[in-house]
Amino acid sequence: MHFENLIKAIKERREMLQVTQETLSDLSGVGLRTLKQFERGKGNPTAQTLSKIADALGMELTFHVKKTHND
Amino acid sequence: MHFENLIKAIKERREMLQVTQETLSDLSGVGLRTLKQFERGKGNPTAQTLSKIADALGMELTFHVKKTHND
DNA sequence: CATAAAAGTGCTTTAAAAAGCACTTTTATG
DNA sequence: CATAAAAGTGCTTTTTAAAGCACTTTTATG
Repeated sequence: MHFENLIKAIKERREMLQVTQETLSDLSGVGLRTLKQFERGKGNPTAQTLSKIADALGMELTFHVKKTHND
Repeated sequence: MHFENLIKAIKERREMLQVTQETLSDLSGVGLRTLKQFERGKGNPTAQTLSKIADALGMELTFHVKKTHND
């Protein structure tokens, strides 16, 4: 799996806001267990779960074309 | 649910590349049924599914702080 | 308007995400 | 180094994502 970037972004944002996993769980409506697993790199959250977390943290989940050298 | 933006991005990218759902299914390793459901706005794909699709389309899934007016 | 390709759907099985509980471990802080 | 808060884990149940199959509908194209 390779969405460490997502994990990192969320974790950093959460810590920057000084919010605990438990509070984020409450704010987002995502189960504490799910949140913990996700931040640990275990599991494979659904788009809905990612979306709820993003919302609670004032973030956004986007898809964009990857920049390469030869385009 | 509100990740229509993700759906739109993928669909547009796929069509721009002139790739069928079936081909994208093959390229990405995501089941055809899953792909179809996703593009229809049904379902709730996992991060892994999103990631596979993104890879096949030369795209990237990212989390970023939402820009607001007052920040 | 025939027809072929692409897209969409109903059904089913299997795998695993989500959730909560009770517990342990790690990490600050005095 | 006590201790309290936060983070992490094993186990379980329920829900649902993923997948394939067979089929229908929609959409180009001649």
